[in-house]
Amino acid sequence: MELGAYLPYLVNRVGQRFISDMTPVLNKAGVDIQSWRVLIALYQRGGQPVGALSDLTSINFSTLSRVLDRMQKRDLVRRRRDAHDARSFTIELTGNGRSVTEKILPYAAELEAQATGNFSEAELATLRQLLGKLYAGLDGDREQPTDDRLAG
Amino acid sequence: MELGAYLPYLVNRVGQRFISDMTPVLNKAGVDIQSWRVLIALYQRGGQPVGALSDLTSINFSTLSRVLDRMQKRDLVRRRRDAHDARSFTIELTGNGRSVTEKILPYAAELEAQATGNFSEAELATLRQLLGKLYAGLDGDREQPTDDRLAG
DNA sequence: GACCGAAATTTGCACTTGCAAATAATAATG
DNA sequence: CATTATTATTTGCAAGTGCAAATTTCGGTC
Repeated sequence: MELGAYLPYLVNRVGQRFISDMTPVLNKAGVDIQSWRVLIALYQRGGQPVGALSDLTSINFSTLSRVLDRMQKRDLVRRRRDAHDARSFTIELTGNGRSVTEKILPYAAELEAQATGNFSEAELATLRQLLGKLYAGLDGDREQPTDDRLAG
Repeated sequence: MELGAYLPYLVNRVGQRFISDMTPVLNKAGVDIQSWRVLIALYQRGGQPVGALSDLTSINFSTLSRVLDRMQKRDLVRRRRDAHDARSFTIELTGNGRSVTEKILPYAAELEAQATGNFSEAELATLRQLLGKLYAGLDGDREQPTDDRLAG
């Protein structure tokens, strides 16, 4: 197996680069990377319960709970009790959260445009499609067989 | 901008899924995800100074310094002073590090195979190529190796 | 051959993270 | 209705993380 052909390696590398390129912009807006993920998700998909938001953002749900604490303190989101199930909260953007998101979005779009400047439209579409297909192939709920060969 | 078309979103999602699918295997071997990245990098590319290893693994260099502490304690790697530059260390796998890597590798390969089970060989090659191209398009000023050997 | 800036790595510190247990509300069963 | 299982979210805790400053060594200059 070659390192440069190993998908988790290729994916992690690009993901980290996205983060480090985005960080200065986010810092200026007083937002961290996790909060940014929550902001876009809510901006695009509207209010969500914490669990759904955890799936959407790929942030561990207990981590997310604390990310939401920070965001609430900075007046980016609000927790609203679900009318029909008092265990559940709907997380929604505040006006300030929406406005901060809209300030950052152009930079995010520009970064993506820059990164894909040498891509044709067809290549870009292919990349998106294949990343979607890859995600679908990685079904997280699958039961793993018990195997003790690694213990020790 | 649609969430499902936003590359950092698509990439992060897949990356997190790789991590959570790999975690049980790594736990059984007593290795965390960062150590695993270091293990594969060293296994494939041989001994490296910390800085180069940081570039290879996309792990922040001060974080990496402490990842190496853990790995050294678990007898996975060794720090060897560079003979010609006493500021620098060469990080290399121990025998145990190599053997642990070789135990994990088949599972990593199987996970990748599983995830890409519905991919044709051509699609797989395309995905790898496009991820490489994407990485190249992202701003790498800080990470670009300053190579003075050619400067004369 | 002492001085100065740059490079490789580590460390201080405050904050973030994930697991597992705890809490709180709902649903299902007898 | 109690009782028990189930779901949604939070929290205790121990460990991991990144920034910026510190440390050690190198290379060049005077």
